[in-house]
Amino acid sequence: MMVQAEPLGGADIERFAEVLKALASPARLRIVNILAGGERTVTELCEQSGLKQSLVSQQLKILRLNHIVSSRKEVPHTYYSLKERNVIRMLNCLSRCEGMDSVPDRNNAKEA
Amino acid sequence: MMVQAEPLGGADIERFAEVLKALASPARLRIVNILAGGERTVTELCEQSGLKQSLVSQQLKILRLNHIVSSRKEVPHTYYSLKERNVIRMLNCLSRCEGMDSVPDRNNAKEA
DNA sequence: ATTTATGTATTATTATATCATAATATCAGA
DNA sequence: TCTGATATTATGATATAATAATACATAAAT
Repeated sequence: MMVQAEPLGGADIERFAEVLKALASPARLRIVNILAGGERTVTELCEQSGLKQSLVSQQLKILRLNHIVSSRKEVPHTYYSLKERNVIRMLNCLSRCEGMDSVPDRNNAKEA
Repeated sequence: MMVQAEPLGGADIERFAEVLKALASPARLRIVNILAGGERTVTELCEQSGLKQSLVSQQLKILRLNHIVSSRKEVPHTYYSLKERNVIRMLNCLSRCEGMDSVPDRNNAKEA
């Protein structure tokens, strides 16, 4: 894959930051990770993530507003699924980065 | 590229979220975007980004702690550069996603 | 040798946003 | 009406963002 000079050159950086922010939470990443395995109901997401129902719904809303997931209502359930496979690819890409292993030390600014 | 089922299956989700969060800010994205064009001094980053020096330094620290950029001191400047090209690839990947165009409407939860 | 200027980093501060929990609302079906 | 599934709202604790002010280090000028 070609690495561009300024990947966000013309893009709307604010929008970009919003999408990244929508993914940048352990709770939402957990949900996305589960949804990568296929469609799930809210209840299933709660069970498999260990997160509370209320929190899951809130996070799903954020993911929905950012077009990361889509929902389909089939009473009595709402099924959620990933809307954008590129998100998965992006996460795969990031997971291949170095430095993904060590946690930043908030008290040590000296490292390169 | 193969799309995995659970891309973050074994990964440290907390760490993942931290890296994403480190990127998920307009200021830091701007900086990363400029650095994608090559090494820059703090002053250059200030000029090219339009951000204040103090803010740039703060954001660079965050990027540094998350191993996204590295620095090299050559008096009287500190040169910063991207440490991890995969980050660029990741952003390219995300930029190809649909839904990157429309801004989420915080008052409308109804959309799919 | 002291001062001055330059480049960068740090700290303090305030406004705003986010996180997680709890409580409550909605809504369709039994 | 009662229940199950999901969504919304309220709330308090914590985190983040941006600005301003200041500190620090080195080099040049005096």
